[in-house]
Amino acid sequence: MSLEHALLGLLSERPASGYDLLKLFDTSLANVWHATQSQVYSALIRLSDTGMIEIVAEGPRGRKTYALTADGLTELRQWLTASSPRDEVRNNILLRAFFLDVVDSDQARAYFADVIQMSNEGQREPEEPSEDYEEVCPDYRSMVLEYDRRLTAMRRDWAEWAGTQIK
Amino acid sequence: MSLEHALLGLLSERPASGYDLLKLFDTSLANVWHATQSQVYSALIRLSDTGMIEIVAEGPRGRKTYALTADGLTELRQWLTASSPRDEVRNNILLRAFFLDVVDSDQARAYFADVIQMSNEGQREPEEPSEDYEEVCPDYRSMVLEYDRRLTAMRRDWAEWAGTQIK
DNA sequence: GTAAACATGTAACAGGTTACATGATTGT
DNA sequence: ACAATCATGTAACCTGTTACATGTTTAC
Repeated sequence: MSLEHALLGLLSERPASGYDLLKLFDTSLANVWHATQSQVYSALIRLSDTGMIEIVAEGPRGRKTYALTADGLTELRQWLTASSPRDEVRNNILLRAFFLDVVDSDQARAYFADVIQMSNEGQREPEEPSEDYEEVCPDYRSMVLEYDRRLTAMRRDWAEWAGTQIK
Repeated sequence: MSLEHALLGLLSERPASGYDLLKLFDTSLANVWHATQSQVYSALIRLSDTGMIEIVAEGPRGRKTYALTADGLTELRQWLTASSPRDEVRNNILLRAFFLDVVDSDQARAYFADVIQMSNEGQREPEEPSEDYEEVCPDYRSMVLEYDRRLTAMRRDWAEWAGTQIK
């Protein structure tokens, strides 16, 4: 249940509403984990029902601010340490590349060009840590950004190499 | 519907049964796309119902050999060329790394050690192309293997670097 | 006043996982 | 005879997507 753990993780930093959390998925976690609006709101209700989080404030327009509970923090720590992560392989880009021999060389080359373009565009500006963000000594957020930079570069180089291999 | 397209792709190479296809997901596509037994068999029925594939032979133990139809090949080509692939971000490894500040430094270091170990283990032997495999000029299969090698190396280097950043 | 942003909720459907269920064939 | 492998099918459940539905507040 990674989506729920992602929510617990985000709330471990500070309390937030569903709306806030949704924005965090599109910014901080944009290259890490995806979630839809529908998913976030229903997960918050579930997490609230099981006591992992609680409503700590209500604001205008029905806004509900949630905070992590002690149980929620325990669960988050458990998830982070309990088992080794496994790489869930479902790579759309590679899947297509795998079957490129059913199209002609020009179309295959065009495909790798698309991958290169995607890699060049996809590079987001590293966000400055916000003022109210308390700097923790080992900066795991920037380690994730660094992974992203390396992945993007790797993918671009690979697609360039692959493009030249055709014919 | 990438799962169904993966099946069309595999069948474009040669006819196969559900059982055969399942093994291909665990070998050729092990680092590309994951599928369960349950999924494969029901997808084959759907694809057969919509005329993308057809039963070309029946063997012992109820074995059914499926082959791609002309419509199926058209659909496969369509999928490969129609739209740019988008990177679907759901990276379990990164998600955990992102929240490592809720555990202590030793546990965080252990996490990166796990990632390194996983990367070292995960490296599968590149399979020799089988005898009856007709060599196509640009070898897209080996391009996918190359991507994998680069990804594994990148991830190992990143985890090593990240581990040293702690404290 | 009105558009943009804020803010939530739910229903229908598609895709994926786990577990159960069954049986035939091959090799030793 | 027995185990391993071959071979398929289905039901319950969980996760994720798309679309609909509603209303408030802020800024211009």
